Amino acid sequence: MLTTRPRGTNDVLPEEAFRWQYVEGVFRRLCQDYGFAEIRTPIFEHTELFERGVGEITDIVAKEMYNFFDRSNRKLTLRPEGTAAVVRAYLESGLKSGPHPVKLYYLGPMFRYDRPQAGRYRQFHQGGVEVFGTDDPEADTEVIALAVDFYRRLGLQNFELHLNSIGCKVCRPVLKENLSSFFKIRQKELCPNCQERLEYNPLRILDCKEPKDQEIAKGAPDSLSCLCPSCIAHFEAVLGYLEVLKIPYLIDKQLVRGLDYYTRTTFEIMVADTWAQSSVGGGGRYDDLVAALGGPPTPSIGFAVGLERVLLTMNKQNTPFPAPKNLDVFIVEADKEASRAALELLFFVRAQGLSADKDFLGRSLKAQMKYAAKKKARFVAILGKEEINRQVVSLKDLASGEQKEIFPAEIKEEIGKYKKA
RNA sequence: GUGGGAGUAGCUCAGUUGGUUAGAGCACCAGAUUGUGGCUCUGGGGGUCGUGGGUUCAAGUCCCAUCUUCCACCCCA
Repeated sequence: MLTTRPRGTNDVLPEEAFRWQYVEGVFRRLCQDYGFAEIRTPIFEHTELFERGVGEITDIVAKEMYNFFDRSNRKLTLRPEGTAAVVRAYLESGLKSGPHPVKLYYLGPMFRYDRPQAGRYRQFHQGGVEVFGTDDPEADTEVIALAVDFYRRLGLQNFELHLNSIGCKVCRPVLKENLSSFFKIRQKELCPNCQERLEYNPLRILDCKEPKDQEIAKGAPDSLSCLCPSCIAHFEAVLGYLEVLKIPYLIDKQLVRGLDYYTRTTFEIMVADTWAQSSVGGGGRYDDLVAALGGPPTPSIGFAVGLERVLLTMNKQNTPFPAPKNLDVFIVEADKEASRAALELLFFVRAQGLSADKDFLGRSLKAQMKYAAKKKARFVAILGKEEINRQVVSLKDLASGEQKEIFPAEIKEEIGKYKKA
């Protein structure tokens, strides 16, 4: 093989592409229904944006970014996530001066240099939403409800909404301080990874999967107990609204999330019984990120869904997809004399809004019929000397096998009967 | 970055203790007398056995390296 695709990337072949279109369509429709407008940002950005936005000590920045220099020696990075770029665009454009809150959604490829495995690829796709300019708990609920609605609309089974609050810049330092003093006592018992985590982000020890560390962490001060009064009020308000909307949730004190910019509400949607990557989407509030990137203080919240993981889960759960739209009619030329008329007929029916195709290999009538059936055409319109002499076409319904002669002008009406049914 | 499984036709795989021109099913193409698909039958095309080295008279088969893939860890979508 002369070329193969780069590691961790995938070709989406026609059969699968149909499923992608469906899932993307559901996501777009959902966002529109919730009052979000699409934003499209570049696929690469200045490296610094992610270093400062996502956080230098995160794994994403430390070891997973696709960095490169362009011909003018600019340091650039293929985007590893969506939020930083959307914040950048929001600040760079007039959006920041427009009516608030600003509600945006995006859909597209992201890149992380990771070892590929089930549900994890170097080029993967996310759909996401961001709400800028409000710290109202209703905005949190809005974003969480949108996330849950997405999985519901797709018909996903057994997903759980995990919720936590990790505090704001007032109470998070308190939590971090409490956690590090708690873990320092038993520092030597922690796994090597967590001993490092203790240095830069003790929060992460909470979701370590080492059984020993989990045992130790059981008695740790949890994030909720350290929240300041306003963060408690915020969190309780979010929970209250979720109850109003009858959205079931699980409070998950272990839920920390890997990106540095999160504050207060964090949430993740998990699907049980799939594979190691049970998270199909997640998000949270990031009240300090806009300011950290040079903008005015702008409380904000967002969410992102991993489309590969959703598709994988749907396939695993045998979630029904709508039937692909097949070809309405396939034009068959019964003999060479009919070729000009067949070509005219092909474009005539297309102009009437029907999907239509014909053979381009000069094959026998029989082979054309076979090809039409394989292409899953619903009807076949046969045109030969006999039809041309009488100014008609033979229209055959491939599902029932019935065939009748009609005038070309009647094709649309004839096929329309079936389309309605 | 770490660990384990796997790479033979487009797909799923077989290939005996190394031994002639590497097979099957499905898929693809064509035919089964006059202008008609799905079923059946017949025939055909298609493989540098992932790639590169090595051992041997001889390698799909043994050894090494490398790439890719699958699964897990770290982490995340």
